[in-house]
Amino acid sequence: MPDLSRAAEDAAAVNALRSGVMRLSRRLKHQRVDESLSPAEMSVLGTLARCGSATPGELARKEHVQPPSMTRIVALLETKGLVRLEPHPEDRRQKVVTQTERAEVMLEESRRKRNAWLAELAGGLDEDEWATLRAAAPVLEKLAHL
Amino acid sequence: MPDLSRAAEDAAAVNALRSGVMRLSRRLKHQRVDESLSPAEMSVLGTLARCGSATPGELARKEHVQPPSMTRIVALLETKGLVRLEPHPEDRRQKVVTQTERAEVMLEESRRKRNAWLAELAGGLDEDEWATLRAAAPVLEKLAHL
DNA sequence: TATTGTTATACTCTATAACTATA
DNA sequence: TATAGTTATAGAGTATAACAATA
Repeated sequence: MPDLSRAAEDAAAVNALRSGVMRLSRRLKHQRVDESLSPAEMSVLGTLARCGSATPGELARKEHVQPPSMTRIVALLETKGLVRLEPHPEDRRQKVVTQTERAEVMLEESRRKRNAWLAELAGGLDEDEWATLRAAAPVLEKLAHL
Repeated sequence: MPDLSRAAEDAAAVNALRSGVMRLSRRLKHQRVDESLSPAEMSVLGTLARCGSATPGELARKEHVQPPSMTRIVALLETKGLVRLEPHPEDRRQKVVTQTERAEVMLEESRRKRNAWLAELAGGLDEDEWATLRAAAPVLEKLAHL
């Protein structure tokens, strides 16, 4: 638990954090490496790559979107042949969403492009700044999940 | 300039960064402390608090949005009495956007609420993680501006 | 009766294109 | 002719509410 007696410092930090996250997310939306996939779709594929497979409800909770939104996202991914929907073995209300092999190939390809884009953007950072950001990336993910 | 021979590490970091930024931005949109202000409006007020005043065009460039979007954002802020629009002293095509006193009061109030929200969320982080995030906040902002 | 997922609908935010006024 | 800002319009993404099927 952070020491919140340093309220002023924390307030400045959270200000910068919020502002930076919002602005960066806006740029990420537009400078995305794969034109055919929205950030939300990309994020779901990333989650599936980590988890293996999940139900739409689980995905909605993990991605912090409402179930109807996840229905739409999963449907789009299925149309593009990137996920497969199968009946749940124990509960016939639920479905199981699984990543296809095509998604794995696409993610690998996308990873290469992303590095190129990152290299260009990170060219404006010095080594220390980049190290700071690399250390913060997993914490940011954790924070987003809390 | 980062050493990009560590491509695999960098790829993992940017993955986590992108994913974390997108998810966190989605949560920030909904868990915002002031219900009457969108994240974009909030961000513009933050910029104005730092810069003093600016023209709509300058704000659009700084926030990485197109001019028509900034027109709308500024109009909403004016409706809420948070900014004032004045004619530019030298160029009659331009306008000058200035923060009102009401905005300053609101920002101060908002800062308190934000701390409360942050304290709750940050409760799930340990001291090191929080320190990492605090160090990364300004770098994130810089990255968003590059 | 509660829960999972879907359908129907509306809202918010942003962008592009076309326009006005000024430089 | 170029630039600052606005208006009109369209598109993407998400949410809420109502509904169907299953537990």
